[in-house]
Amino acid sequence: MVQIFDDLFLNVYDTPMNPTIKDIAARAGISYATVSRALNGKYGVSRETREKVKALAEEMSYRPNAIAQGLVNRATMTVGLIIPDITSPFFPRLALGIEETLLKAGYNLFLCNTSWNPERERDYLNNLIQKQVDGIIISSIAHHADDIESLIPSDMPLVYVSSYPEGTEHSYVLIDNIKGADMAVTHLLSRKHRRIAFIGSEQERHSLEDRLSGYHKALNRAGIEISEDMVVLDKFQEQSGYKMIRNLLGKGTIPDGVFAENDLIAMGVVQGVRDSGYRVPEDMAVIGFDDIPIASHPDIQLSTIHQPKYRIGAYAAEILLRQLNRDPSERRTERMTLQPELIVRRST
Amino acid sequence: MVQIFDDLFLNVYDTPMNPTIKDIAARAGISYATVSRALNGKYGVSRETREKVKALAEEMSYRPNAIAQGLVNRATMTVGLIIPDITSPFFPRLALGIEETLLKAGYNLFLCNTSWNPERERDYLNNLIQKQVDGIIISSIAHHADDIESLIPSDMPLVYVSSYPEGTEHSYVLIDNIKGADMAVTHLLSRKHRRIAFIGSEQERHSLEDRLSGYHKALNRAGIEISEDMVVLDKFQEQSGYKMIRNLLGKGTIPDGVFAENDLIAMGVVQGVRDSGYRVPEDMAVIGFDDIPIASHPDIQLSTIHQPKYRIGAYAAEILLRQLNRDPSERRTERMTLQPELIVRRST
DNA sequence: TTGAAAGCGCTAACAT
DNA sequence: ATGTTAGCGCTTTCAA
Repeated sequence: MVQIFDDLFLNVYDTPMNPTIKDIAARAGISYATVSRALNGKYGVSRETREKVKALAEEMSYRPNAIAQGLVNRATMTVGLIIPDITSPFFPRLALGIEETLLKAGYNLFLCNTSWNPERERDYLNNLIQKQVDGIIISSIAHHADDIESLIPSDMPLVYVSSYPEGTEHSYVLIDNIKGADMAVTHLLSRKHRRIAFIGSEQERHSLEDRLSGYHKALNRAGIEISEDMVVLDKFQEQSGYKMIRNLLGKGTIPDGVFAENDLIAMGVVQGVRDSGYRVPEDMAVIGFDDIPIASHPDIQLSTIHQPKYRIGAYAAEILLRQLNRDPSERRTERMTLQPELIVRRST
Repeated sequence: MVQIFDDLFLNVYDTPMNPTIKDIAARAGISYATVSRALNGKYGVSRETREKVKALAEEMSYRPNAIAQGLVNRATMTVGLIIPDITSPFFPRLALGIEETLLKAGYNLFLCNTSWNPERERDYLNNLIQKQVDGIIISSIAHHADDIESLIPSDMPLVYVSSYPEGTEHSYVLIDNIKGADMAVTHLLSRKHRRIAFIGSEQERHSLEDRLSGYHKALNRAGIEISEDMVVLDKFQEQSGYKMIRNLLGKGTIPDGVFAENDLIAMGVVQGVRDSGYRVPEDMAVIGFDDIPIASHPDIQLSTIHQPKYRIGAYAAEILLRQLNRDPSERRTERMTLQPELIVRRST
């Protein structure tokens, strides 16, 4: 009776919109455990059954519920990536290297953008953990390891990329910032500039500190005394180089060379210098850091320190994949420091 | 005995690394159902119990397993976003508008980058569905709606952003490409240019088609016959504008104005024109589309059609949120076409 | 106010 | 080769 009644509204073999293995099992007339085995290529299923199940799955356009799989497998095949700025010319290239490397290994990426907001960094971290990602790659803006690692379960694979917090025991991949800065400033010195300013953001990242110490190192080596008013750090992002150099020049501090923390700031500096009536590079040479794509544009031609962004990301992903494939007990910290490259263009 | 033995190694009330509601319940001496109720602010829990549970959860740094919640709630509070190019100056700004809007509403973003690869677009789509996202926003490179909508369950909220495939019934948000192109070409005409070329990629996106028809429209209105060799479409991305204009000029086709599909191509065109010995804008005016940040740089000064990228993203997210809040039956298609804005700079 | 129990979709151990 | 069952962590009836 019930059977007949049901048939009035719904074909017994009708395909639900989002079929589960139970629906397939019902149509195949077998148990749903067998369907699971057949679909996952496990042993102990006859060729005949396996093919029938696969055909049915195809026909019903079955897609496994990854959330349910994640719950039982205790693995989501998903990695979280946290970066400070998705609109910058720098981080998305890191992200691309990471994404493509993970994709090849069958992992997916949860990409999170904090817009340089430490609170959002913490929120996203919590979120990724709740979402049960298998590992995390982060270009953190936290200063101390504790700031963020206290949020992260100790068995969660974690790799820092492009910067890392003070005191961490975890893996990281980044450029040799000290050496890069040293190269930049040494290049300025080789061009006979002596009064060299450092202009940077006020993000207290390790990368900034290192670039500053590379700056000091190069000047020390040349026996040049460092004057504190030659170091300008400000909160602004992006076009801030303009304001900072204008400010500096306005105060009567006239450098003959500027090393900027990154290319975006350097481009602002170049404009500020020009708008103040000086010539680049004749009166003031300017060098940046990163080698973003626009730096090589014929009308920009910014000298800079090159970072292999895609590769940095790819390496970070490879390290994470290695952690993912190991038992928690035998995971080792892996740290890579890549060599920077001096690119001389028209601004120096 | 067993109790005592256990105590040698593990306090009975020890906190596991990733505690569950059961662990909290054990320590509180209540059932885990009550813990769930307490934590989720449901009615029917005494103030006392609720506070005890919350304190315990805090102390044990409990974080709900979102995967398990997703399974039972049939909602993941996660939205998928698919864009073709994460390294472009355009899409990340869309993504930012989307991300921040969704974040305010408590949703998370799964950001996927296809690198203009249709196969990866399909793969990611399948993936997002398996991951049980609650909705999808996509800047699709598919030409026909069927190409991708056949993959998507019909009850899945879907919003196209910045481009949409032929024949879709779904919502979208984009700039008025026809009008924008019309404005660009009309601007060129107002500068007394008559031989106006169109240079674009070969991505068969609706946005390209519309920009082409805007180009035709403006020329028709001016009574100018369109010569097919003035329309150049090529496969290359980014710096391709350079090759395309050099090719065109090499064949002896000398336009006096160029409308490029986007700013990146336009910048390549400007270089190509200059390297061929012509002046911009005197011999050849060039206008782009998008108004990417670098277009306004003092050394670039590219005329273009402005798109409010962040807002386009934000609107798309708002539409999706509205769908998410409605029953499937009462979801209506919402389509927004934003007005473009002509930005005249030095290249025209 | 609280507990017991079912079930979300799936995998895997244990039976048969 | 296949079926039965437990259980992943959680929410939500239904009882008490």
